[in-house]
Amino acid sequence: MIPAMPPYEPSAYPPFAVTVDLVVLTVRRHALSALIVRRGEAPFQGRWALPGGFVRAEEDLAEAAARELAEETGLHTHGPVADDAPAYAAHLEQLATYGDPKRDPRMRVVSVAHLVLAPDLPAPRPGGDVGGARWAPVETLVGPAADDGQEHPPLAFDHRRILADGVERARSKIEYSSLATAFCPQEFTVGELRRVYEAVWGVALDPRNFHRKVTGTPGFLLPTGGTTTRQGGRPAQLFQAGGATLLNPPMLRPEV
Amino acid sequence: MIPAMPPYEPSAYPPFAVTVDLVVLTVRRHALSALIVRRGEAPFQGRWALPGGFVRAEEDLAEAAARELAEETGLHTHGPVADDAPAYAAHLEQLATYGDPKRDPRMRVVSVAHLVLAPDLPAPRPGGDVGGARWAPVETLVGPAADDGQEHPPLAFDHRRILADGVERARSKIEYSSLATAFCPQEFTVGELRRVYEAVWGVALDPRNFHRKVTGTPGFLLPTGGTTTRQGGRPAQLFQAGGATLLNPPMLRPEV
DNA sequence: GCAAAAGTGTTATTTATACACCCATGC
DNA sequence: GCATGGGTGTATAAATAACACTTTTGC
Repeated sequence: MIPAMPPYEPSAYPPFAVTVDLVVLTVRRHALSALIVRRGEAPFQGRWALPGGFVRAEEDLAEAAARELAEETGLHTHGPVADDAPAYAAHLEQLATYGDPKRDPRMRVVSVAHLVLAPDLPAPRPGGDVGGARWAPVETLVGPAADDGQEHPPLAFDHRRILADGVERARSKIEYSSLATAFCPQEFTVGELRRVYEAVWGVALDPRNFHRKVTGTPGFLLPTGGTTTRQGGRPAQLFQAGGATLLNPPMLRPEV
Repeated sequence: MIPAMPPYEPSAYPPFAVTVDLVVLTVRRHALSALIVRRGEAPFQGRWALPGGFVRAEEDLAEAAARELAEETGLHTHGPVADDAPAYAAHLEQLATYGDPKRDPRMRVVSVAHLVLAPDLPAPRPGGDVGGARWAPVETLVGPAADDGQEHPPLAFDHRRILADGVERARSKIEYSSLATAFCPQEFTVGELRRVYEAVWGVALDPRNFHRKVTGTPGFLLPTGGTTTRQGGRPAQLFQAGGATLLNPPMLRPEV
């Protein structure tokens, strides 16, 4: 990019650093879990945080998010970004931007948070400069139990708030979209999909009505022809995500 | 803010400028309309654009958005920001962030777009350095008719895309929240609220079923006791927005 | 009286809910 | 056989959609 025009008056634009932070969610052992990494450097050295990093000079925001995701987990994405989806592909979307002047003690940093929904993975593959990575059930990080500090000390920066916003987005978005399938392997059963909803919402759903609902929504599920007994019991049909992204009518989340 | 810690390694964080852009929507003469301003300086000098400006050094993002809104329109906000609501108060929320490396020809600018929903105002009050401001029906800016350039030349930067995202957000959000009342004056009738839905969605709604629905949703509307005949016909009860923000069950947008 | 907008009643249709019940496998 | 999860049927309740009809104003 050649600046053909004179640059802006410098006093008009205080310099910011821009980062991307990632809320990476999956369902593990019936619990909605988030990926956290241990910080290797100040500030908040040694504390758990969301994965993320600085946006590079010539990089789009979604690009930066996908790069950080790949660097820190080995995950690739479909969704708004690329479509060279390999074995494990995850959904990525922008979540929100956090810019409190004091959110980073060192300098003015604006963080563009992204939400990633991923299937249950073999194991987190920490890479680069992070000192460790793990999946933690979100209740231990944002719920009331997160305050007693039993499982984890509070997340660095404003990451608890960002995580809470990401969890809320995921919980509401699976109501009216087919995004819950992003938590499933490529082929899955109706029961497995139901257990995703139950884990994300923290409720119990009627298996019979759920089955009718999802199989009756056009474009939601595509039968692959195969069956499996990996959950025990009678063999279940295997499905993959159909093309539809919006569910109409939506899945109804039971009242509290 | 005193940097007690040594600053980050400069090579790690390329400097960005951060701006806020505003999608300010209202309903005027049965049409969903957006506020646009004429740019007084390069780049895109003389072209129409969304109102906005640089975020200051010690300013939060929502704060910057509220400031720009007040500067360029005289509007104040309730919602996530302050609550010193004067005569005309508008709803403000963050929309999304746009950071394509080439979106501004001069330098790397990340824009945090905000969505503002305002009641029909007396007149736009352009202030500061803008060369003019007006309300334009959104179809003339983002619809298929926007391409023939009859009404307006294309908006500056990526503002057409930002506006389209804001319109889409408003259209879907009035389905499941009470936000449509932000388009109404403080006191309004059921018919006026229905015409807001009709304008935003571009559909016709059954006045009888609409009336039952909104008056039957607890917390949506609060009767003020007064009546008005300003729309003609039989006097209509006046309401103000009730406390509820989420509508359950939602308003149903008729299929295309 | 007449037009216009507000508001109520009624009915058919669709959708959600809560179950009873049968099916096909592993052990 | 029996436990386990998969899947179908059905009755009831609730929400939606369509529209006839009455009410209260301005002119």
